[in-house]
Amino acid sequence: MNENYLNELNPVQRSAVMQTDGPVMIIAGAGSGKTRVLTYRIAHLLNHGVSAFSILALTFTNKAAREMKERIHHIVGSTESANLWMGTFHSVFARILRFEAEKLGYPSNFTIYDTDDSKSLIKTILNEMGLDDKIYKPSLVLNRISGAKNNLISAQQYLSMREITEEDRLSGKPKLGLVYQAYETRCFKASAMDFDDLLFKTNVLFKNYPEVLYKYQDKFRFIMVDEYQDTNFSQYLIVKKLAARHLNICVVGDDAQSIYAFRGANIQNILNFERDYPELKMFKLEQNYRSTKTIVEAANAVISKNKAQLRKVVWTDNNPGERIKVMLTASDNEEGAMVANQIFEQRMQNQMPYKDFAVLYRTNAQSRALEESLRKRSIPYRIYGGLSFYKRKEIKDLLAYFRLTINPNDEEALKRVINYPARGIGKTTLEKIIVAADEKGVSIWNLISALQEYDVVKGAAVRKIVDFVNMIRSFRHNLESTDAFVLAMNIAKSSGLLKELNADKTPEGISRYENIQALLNGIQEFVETKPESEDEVQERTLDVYVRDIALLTDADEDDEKDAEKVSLMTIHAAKGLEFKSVFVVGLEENLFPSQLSLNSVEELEEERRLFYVAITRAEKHLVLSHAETRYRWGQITHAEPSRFIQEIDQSLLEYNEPPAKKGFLDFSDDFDSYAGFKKRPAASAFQAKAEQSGSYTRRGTSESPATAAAQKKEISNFIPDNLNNLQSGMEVIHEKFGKGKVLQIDGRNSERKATVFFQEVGQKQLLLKFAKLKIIG
DNA sequence: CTGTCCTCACTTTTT
DNA sequence: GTGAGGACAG
Repeated sequence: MNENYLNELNPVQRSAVMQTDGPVMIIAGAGSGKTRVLTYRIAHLLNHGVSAFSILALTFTNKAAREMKERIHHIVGSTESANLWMGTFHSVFARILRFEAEKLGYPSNFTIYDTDDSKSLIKTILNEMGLDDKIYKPSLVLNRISGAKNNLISAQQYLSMREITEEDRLSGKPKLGLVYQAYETRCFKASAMDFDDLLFKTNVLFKNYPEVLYKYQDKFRFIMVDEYQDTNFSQYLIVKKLAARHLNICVVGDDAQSIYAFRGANIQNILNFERDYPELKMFKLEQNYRSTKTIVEAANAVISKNKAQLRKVVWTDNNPGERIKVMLTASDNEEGAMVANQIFEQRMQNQMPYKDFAVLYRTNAQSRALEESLRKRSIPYRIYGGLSFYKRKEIKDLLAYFRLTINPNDEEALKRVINYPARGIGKTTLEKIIVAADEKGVSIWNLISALQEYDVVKGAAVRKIVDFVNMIRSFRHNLESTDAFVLAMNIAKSSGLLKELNADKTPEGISRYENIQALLNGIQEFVETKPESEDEVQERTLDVYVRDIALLTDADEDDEKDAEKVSLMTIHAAKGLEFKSVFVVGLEENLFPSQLSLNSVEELEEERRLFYVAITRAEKHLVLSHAETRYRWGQITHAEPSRFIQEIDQSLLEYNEPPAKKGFLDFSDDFDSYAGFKKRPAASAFQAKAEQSGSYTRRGTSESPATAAAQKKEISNFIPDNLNNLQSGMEVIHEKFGKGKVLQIDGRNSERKATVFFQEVGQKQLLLKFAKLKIIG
């Protein structure tokens, strides 16, 4: 047997790979070859005669699973890897739930509600219960329900738990438990499960049907869980139960990279693991192969500020590399320009392809300014996350028709399309139907497909509803006999959706039409490909295609054609990835760390771990940037540098100059001034180069960016008295730009800005609250 | 019942 | 700056 692959591992990695029996915990620092260990471990099992069907590997994304399968396939050189049970918790247990659905009273083709569906259903329920959705904010209600489910608290239990109901009463939402109960009932009636149900119901299944649990315990002789630090209680319990028979359970995680506590992940699970399996073997992967010494040291310094952590020492043999650059820009737009400029330069200097670059941010909303700047410089990029393809309105509309065809009880799908394209079934009619269905205890579909029996709708609407029902019925009739593509195309046409979209010739309308085409093409592709594994369903029907689409995310898409692009994503989405050059942008108080995290130490520590994850994505080059002003909720806001920057040892950093030279609203295409850096406190080669090129001028004062920002803040909320009377035509003098003439005044109060033509530097826009203008005539 | 215009709330992070 | 939802007119 060829076991050469074992030589590619360091001693600890090798021991972890070869320790296949019994409980194993692998604490894997960032960049320590965790994925390598996991894949080799599975390959090792396969090489030793273990059947792929008896290995369960739970990963964090579908993409990670797919990549791992490929690598395993490469090592073992057989197609056996396709038979591994490998995927996210959600997709693996959705699959099991479909097998066992009838035990829970669900059909096997149940719908998976995504977050939008859930919220929409909650809104409907609030409406029916006469509750104010300003108090019972749907997203909040859903969070609460989700939290309950992740801790395995059913609606019934929720209502009977004193503490919880008391909590809700105190927060002014005493009916929350009832909403949860109604939500659960409605999901069941719609034959739908939400994301949390996939885990919750799996637990119910295993608890109420010991023989089913036994079956899967027997099947999965070897279980592996990646990113264990991000599992919640519900997931923890599933794993614990499944592993109870063979005890061959291996979890891999890094407490320093736990960033999903907000959705119920529990670092406690790592500690529980030690408690549950006292005889466990523990391996610590501490050598970092990914990043330069500088980056590793910076990351260690940051994470050491956290109180809650497991002891481990991440170290590296790699070169020190260059210092981490800290960039201050005047605005978010300039930050984008700086990033674009830096990418351009680094690429030229180091011969790096675009795919080596990533720009990471805290919130999706930050991507806009970055996109614009990259576009201006013609730098190709790809955005991960944000509005995924499957979340676009037109795609959701067509998918809703598919969903309704497969499962007509799907209430959310029905509400979405019953009057789209418009067919004269209005709001009043729909509301009547929904209320009546709820009263009679039947699904909406049951009611409208037997409309004569229920006397709720009169007049012209009856005919229209009957037509709609007949249309859906005709789709259903072809569900099993027709392949997915033919049926999908038929639905797109007969529903009128294609026609509706085609009629819209605006650029957005054309794009929507193209998206529909893309979806249909995807379905055709699906029909033409053979299923990979032996126990996968063989039919290529629409039912199979739509099955787990709610579980797909952007990150799961194949991106061969996107190979030569810069990646833009949230830090959360960057988890598990690595890039030669990384930009972490928006390092400002109230943004990163988020202002919502400042209430508790726990949340702040999670933000810090998030920063740790961001830093450790970088192999060679790392730039941290922050801006003095930033557009947020449509307004310019002032920003101070993030505390996280100060937590890095200053000797590892290299600062650029504060942006003193330019006006705050000057987004000119002159990128040159960003090329220069100044190291602090000592001079560097970088500085010499910058000074040579004369690309920046030193300010008279030697204040740090932080104090400069603080001073700015003091004056940020009012406009100096002498400028209140500023009018167009006046002559002014500016400390940097010299003499100029006011052309125009816009905005009001603190947002007032002047367009000024300066003799020396041309036209500039200046915010009056910042610009120190003197009126001279 | 449909379409348009206006207001307002929104920004964590994701399966 | 944006998207969803409400008010109002046709």
